[in-house]
Amino acid sequence: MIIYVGGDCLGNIYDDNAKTIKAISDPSKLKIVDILSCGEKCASDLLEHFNFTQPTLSHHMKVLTECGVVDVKKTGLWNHYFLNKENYNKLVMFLVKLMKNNEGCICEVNWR
Amino acid sequence: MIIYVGGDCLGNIYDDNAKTIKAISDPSKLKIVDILSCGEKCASDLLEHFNFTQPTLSHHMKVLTECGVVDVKKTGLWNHYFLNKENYNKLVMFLVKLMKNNEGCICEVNWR
DNA sequence: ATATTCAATAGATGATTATCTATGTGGGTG
DNA sequence: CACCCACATAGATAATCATCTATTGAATAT
Repeated sequence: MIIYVGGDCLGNIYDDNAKTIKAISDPSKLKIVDILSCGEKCASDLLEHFNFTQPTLSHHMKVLTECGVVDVKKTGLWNHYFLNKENYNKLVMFLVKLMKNNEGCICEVNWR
Repeated sequence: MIIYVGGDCLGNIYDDNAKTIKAISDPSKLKIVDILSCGEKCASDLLEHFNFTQPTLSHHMKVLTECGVVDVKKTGLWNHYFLNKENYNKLVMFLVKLMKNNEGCICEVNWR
């Protein structure tokens, strides 16, 4: 649907979602999401599935948590990561709505 | 679902989809998709909605067409762009499947 | 044919990204 | 207390990306 109609007041809808989409737009982060789809994992477990180093994973997880796709529980030494399915679904719903040729503007639709 | 299980033979599933996701991972390209959701537009019409220059739009459209999200009909001087809804839906379905905690591997599921 | 119009290409630049090595921090354990 | 262990941070680098100006190419109109 046309979201941009309605002026710049809502321009950051594009920005916000672009940030999240960018966060998952490389193969490694897609794989992280894929692994987490089966349940919580700590960083060390995640790292076993990749060829990159621990700081690189740390960086990826920071990006994924900052955009809200992944959450973390810190218990003692371990970080337990898991998908934030609500936010992930919001992203998917954004993409679905974006393509739908609805009439009207985002202002008039119940949006997120 | 865990897609990576099954070995490197399918590793490019991440790569292919990451490429498409990256293609739409900036605000301008999301807005282009949004505009095209209401129907075909030629490049000049699209350009009116943005502050960047014609070569920049040309570059964006190249990226969007190369990844299959947008198609183009060239008639005379004009390029008429429109969403490739089938490919767009494939992308959305990929994201949906990625999150679902199905058992099994991509090899055993009817995939694209 | 010459000018006009729409789009693509070339080449440059600044910003962002993915990755590394090296080091720091802070919670457990012996 | 001294040492591991899991993770974060700092700083560097090479690659990619979004954007620009300038130019070229190609189809149409006069």
